Amino acid sequence: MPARIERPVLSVDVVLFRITEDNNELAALLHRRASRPFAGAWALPGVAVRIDETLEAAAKRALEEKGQLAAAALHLEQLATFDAVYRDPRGRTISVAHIGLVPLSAAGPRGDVAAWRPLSSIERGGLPFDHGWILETAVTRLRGKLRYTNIAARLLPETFRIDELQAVYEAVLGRRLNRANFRNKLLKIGLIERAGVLSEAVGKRGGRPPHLYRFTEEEVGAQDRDFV
Amino acid sequence: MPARIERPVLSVDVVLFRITEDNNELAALLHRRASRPFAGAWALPGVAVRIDETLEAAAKRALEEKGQLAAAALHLEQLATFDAVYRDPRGRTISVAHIGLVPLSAAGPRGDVAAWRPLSSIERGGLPFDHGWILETAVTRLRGKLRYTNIAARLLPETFRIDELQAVYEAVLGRRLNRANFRNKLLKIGLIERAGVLSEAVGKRGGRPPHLYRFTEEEVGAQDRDFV
DNA sequence: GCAAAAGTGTTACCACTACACCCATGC
DNA sequence: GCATGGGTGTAGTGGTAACACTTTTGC
Repeated sequence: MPARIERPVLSVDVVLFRITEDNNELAALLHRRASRPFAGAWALPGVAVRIDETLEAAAKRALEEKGQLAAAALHLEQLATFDAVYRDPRGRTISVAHIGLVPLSAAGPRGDVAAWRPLSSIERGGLPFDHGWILETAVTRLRGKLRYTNIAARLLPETFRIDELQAVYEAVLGRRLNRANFRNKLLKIGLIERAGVLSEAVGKRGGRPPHLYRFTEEEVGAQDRDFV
Repeated sequence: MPARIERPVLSVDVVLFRITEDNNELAALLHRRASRPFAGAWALPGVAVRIDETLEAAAKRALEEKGQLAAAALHLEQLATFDAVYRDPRGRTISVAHIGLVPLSAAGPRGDVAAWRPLSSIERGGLPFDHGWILETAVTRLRGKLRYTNIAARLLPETFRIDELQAVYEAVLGRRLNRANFRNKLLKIGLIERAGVLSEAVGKRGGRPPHLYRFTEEEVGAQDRDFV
């Protein structure tokens, strides 16, 4: 056995995204820190990785323990690993940041130690550690992947109206899209397809009843070209 | 002080790429492992991260200690973090893989414990640990970034002939490109510019002497659109 | 002049944009 | 009918791909 050498601690942090129901903005899950350092501050959920768990398992544990929500089924992917030497005042900690996505329909966090916060309301500089930078990196990545993958599927229920889908794209990209071209392109390249049925008399807002659509591919990332 | 808990060890592995001079293929640096496990096998250079060094510093150390070459100035970027629980038989080790690029002109590895190996000659399944998978991921990432960044600059000297640049693109992408359209597009979008002087009587191969070109942007990643 | 390689121009095609128009429903 | 929102078609524009052509050198 070699002598034990002091090594960095490895942790995971998760940026969990959702679309706000009302104003169609992007929101992230923050939790209120219970202990030092930065006790009381709102931060990204994170935990130290155990010796026998994968990063994805650790990320889901962070969401359950710190984010107070059931994380079993949600979409998680690696973002990047943050390694600044002094990013954690407790000692050397390297963090593998993850992006998570939950559909509108999913249940929110229990209690009040965790909450959805619209991105516009989050002061990046006010987040502890390097979490402001992690959040910024996550938004940039999500925005990029929206343009060439079907990742938006993970922010919506199984079937959806096409205007909901467009709202997701507009919320993430932060700009308006042309309604006609949006639907034409996504249908032509086969990213989405009709789910067959017309939406029944639920949530009528007047006007012609919309079709329902679904994403054609099950897996995220099979695509290769620009959608928007 | 809390009780010490058994945690994963954190390491870095580096996929260092170069273009082969002769046949214009992509090559990676492998080193011959000196100790168990997999003693004698060719593997990616990697080291365990020290408590006071960044990942990039660890990656450069890996290239110097295992790859036997001076790594101070080269281009390094993070690829992804590999976390399979049994990827290392010695015990739980999570590895942050990096991609490195060196220009054609750079010095090769010293000695014979490290060598450039053309990708076509590397049997992915023959690499130890999950290095075959890491290598595959690295090639895919490099191929992707070539299409929307100026990362090719890191595989070439400061100034270069345009046919050299096209050879780099073809080597990485693994397909032939149209000569006329290649030059027209890269010049029109301003990715490269003339370096002013004609190449003097060096390496004449007959025909009209070529201009020299350079990349316009210094930083990698400032670009946003498809080049090829 | 001829060969060879660099560099330029031309044309057809396709994708994207903007916008007008049609369709189906509630009232 | 009229308002409302879903759904479709079209013309203009600009980028891409294929390829022919011109330019500049060595011999």
